[in-house]
Amino acid sequence: MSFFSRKMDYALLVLSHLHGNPDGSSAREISAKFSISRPFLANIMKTLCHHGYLSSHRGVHGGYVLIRKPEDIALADIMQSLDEPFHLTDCSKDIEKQTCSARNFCPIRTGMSGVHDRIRTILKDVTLAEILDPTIRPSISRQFGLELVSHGTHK
Amino acid sequence: MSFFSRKMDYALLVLSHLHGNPDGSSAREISAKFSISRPFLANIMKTLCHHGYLSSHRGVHGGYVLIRKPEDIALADIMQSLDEPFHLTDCSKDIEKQTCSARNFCPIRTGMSGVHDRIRTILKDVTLAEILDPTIRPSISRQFGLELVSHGTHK
DNA sequence: TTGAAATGGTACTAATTTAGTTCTATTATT
DNA sequence: AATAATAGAACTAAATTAGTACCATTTCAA
Ligand code: FES
Ligand code: FES
Repeated sequence: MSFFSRKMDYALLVLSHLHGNPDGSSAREISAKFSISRPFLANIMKTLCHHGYLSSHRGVHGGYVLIRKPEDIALADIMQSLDEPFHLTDCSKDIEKQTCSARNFCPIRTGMSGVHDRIRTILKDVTLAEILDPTIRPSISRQFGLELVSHGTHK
Repeated sequence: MSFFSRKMDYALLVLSHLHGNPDGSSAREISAKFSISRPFLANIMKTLCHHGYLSSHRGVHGGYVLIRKPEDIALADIMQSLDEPFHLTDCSKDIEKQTCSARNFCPIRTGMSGVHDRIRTILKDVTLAEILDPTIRPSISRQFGLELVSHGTHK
């Protein structure tokens, strides 16, 4: 399975398309452009609207408009709105409920938590703005609260 | 769904346990210790053996022994052996096959590829050794081929 | 005022993947 | 000979994801 669900992927296409069309667009248009099932995409757009990414307008010339700034939309946000918050393992859910049978002697608990944080940092840091224009990358220097100096091998 | 499958999670427990038991251990012991279904765990251990992580010994006092160094086992390796290689979206598989209908005008293709690389870098960089002892972290400075200087907020 | 095109909301079904089981064979020890 | 282990393959069940369907409501325009 993929890391991002199709809903997630389609949502990014929707948000990208709407960013390029400030006057808005309908589910019909977007599903046609990207060859995505219309009812499925419509459901996703309902959800995005519900979570405050889009405003909607009904009727013959209705549709959706992007109302949040791309730089304020992190991948982690979309993920949480559409599917569920990111977590590394089943156990990381269990740990909060303290039901994991291994929790008191788990040899990988701390280490995994570090990996979890590193991936989550990326998801919280990368925004729609960066997806649309990867040359921006405001994120990398914030990623660990560290200063970065290029070595030159990094083109 | 979780980022790591249960197979992946259990495999890490197995590898960790075997690292702490250089004389080896059986599926029965490990399944009992962590309260994991024995036949399921046995399948996972067969796979790990098959992929060269473990050596096996049949018979009454048989079992498995870890034969690869923890610092040579990256998360990405285990993932590939047990499930499939990491990929961000369904589309990233399609792109290789060039079947994605949006591939020629996709607004997120380049940006997503960047995110893909950043996550994959973590998975290739974090090893079992780091999972077992998170204070090691040889990885972070290699992560982007960059020099890192702490700001002080990073404890 | 009627019809078409849009969203709103909910429930349902189908497809796929993951998780787990079962069975039989083989090997090694006691 | 009995027992405890791995080897390998096939199978089943549970859960998740992907996608449909239905009906209601709103808006616009002919
Ligand atoms: S597997 Fe649950 S705490 Fe580690
Ligand atoms: S969704 Fe396939 S190339 Fe972007």
